[in-house]
Amino acid sequence: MMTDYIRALSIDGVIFGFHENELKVLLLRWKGTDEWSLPGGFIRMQESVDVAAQRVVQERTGLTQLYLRQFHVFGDVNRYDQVDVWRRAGLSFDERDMWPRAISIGYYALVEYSKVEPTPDHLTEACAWWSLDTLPNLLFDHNQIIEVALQSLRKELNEQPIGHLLPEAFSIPELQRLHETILGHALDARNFYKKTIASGDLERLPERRRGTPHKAPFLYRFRPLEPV
Amino acid sequence: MMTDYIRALSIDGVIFGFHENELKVLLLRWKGTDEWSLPGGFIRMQESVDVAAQRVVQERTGLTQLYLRQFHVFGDVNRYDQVDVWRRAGLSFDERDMWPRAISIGYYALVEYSKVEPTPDHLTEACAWWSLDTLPNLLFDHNQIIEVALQSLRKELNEQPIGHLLPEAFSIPELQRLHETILGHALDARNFYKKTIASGDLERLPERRRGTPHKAPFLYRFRPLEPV
DNA sequence: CCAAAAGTGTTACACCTACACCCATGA
DNA sequence: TCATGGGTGTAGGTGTAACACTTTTGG
Repeated sequence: MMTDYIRALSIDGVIFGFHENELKVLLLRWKGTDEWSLPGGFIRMQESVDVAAQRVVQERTGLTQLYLRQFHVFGDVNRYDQVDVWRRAGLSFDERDMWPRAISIGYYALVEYSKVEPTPDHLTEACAWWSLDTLPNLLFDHNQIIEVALQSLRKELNEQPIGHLLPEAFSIPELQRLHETILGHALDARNFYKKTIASGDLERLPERRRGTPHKAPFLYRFRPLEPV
Repeated sequence: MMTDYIRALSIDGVIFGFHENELKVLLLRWKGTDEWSLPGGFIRMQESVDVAAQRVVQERTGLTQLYLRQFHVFGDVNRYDQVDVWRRAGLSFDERDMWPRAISIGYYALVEYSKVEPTPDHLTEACAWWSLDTLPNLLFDHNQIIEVALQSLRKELNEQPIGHLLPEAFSIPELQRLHETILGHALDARNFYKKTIASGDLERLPERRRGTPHKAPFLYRFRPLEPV
């Protein structure tokens, strides 16, 4: 029931994935249109905001155990041209009244691309990965939201190595390519080695990656958090 | 009219001031009680969230031209013991229904202590500065909100010098004492000089501060932002 | 054996830290 | 003249940035 949800306030989820050296976001195509938007949802009356964000991302990806960060609230009165968006999204005049005002809490999620099963919701008929470099003109102000999410992610990346977009076991050069993609510029391999190893967050696994036509790299994983 | 406001969602404002080498927050005492809380408010239907935060702070301080930062959304289902808070705040059972669910967007403001005219709102009968070191047990989860605000402020301080808690003209040692108070530990005066001057954010004014029983310090102000 | 990627060490520079003395002022 | 706080330079350490060669592997 719609009345079980807090209205006016919603969650928008920027779900980041990493595939073929490209940063991706998961988008939804609205029924009967060629228009795409971020996944989102409302907050249940008896549901914490963080839990609602988990639910939104979980329903689109099938994943539990999410790496989620609240990064910004978007609350401008004129966040986008509502008339234009209603038309593009294929919504009738009645449905329009559902959004007298839209305030969104932005969360970004870092997920492992290959484990995601993209799933549309009841308003949409497709769920797919899009490369950040070739995004279409999205509904609402979702292009801007993605931009702010990316800036927040870059800021976080400068503070600590982040590997949640990779499989559990990965090589240092793979982690480096991830960081380069997020930051948008090349990094020096030797310095990247020293820095990530020195961070103490990684531990080397006994096996190396086999099957590449070149020197077999060591595999690492993020050290499990110390129990407190 | 209450119906002009978005309910369930509210603003909580952590208004920081600096006086006699102590960091202060502006608090409100609820009518007929000895209970204090942060200033807060709802968001009007035709009002941006940032503007609502400005309004909240402006109404309590009389200040325009605010330095305001959105720092976190507090949205847990059980943010605090509601029954306990209703009793302490002196609210009757009927009023209780006004808050079936409370989600707060936290903003902090940095204001010039001496320019503030503390003003209570319609639920409260006193508005006063409290030192961060001697806060009482506040209503709601406001002690935790202040703690998160302080952490965010410290993080911001490590990225750039902040002087909005001081008068426009100030000496470097005054700025240093402000930073020491916020960070909670002493700083080296020589290093602080070099760092703040090197940041390029300050410009030295022609006059020095007079009237102290000691060497007259140079006065500085934050360089006005370059027009883009 | 060859192409391609993995892996490594050294130097230079920037930034932060630690530290001590002289200067200016009002009382 | 003195007590107090303002104002400054230098040296060492740490971390980041720049840079080239050897090693390993599958094909």
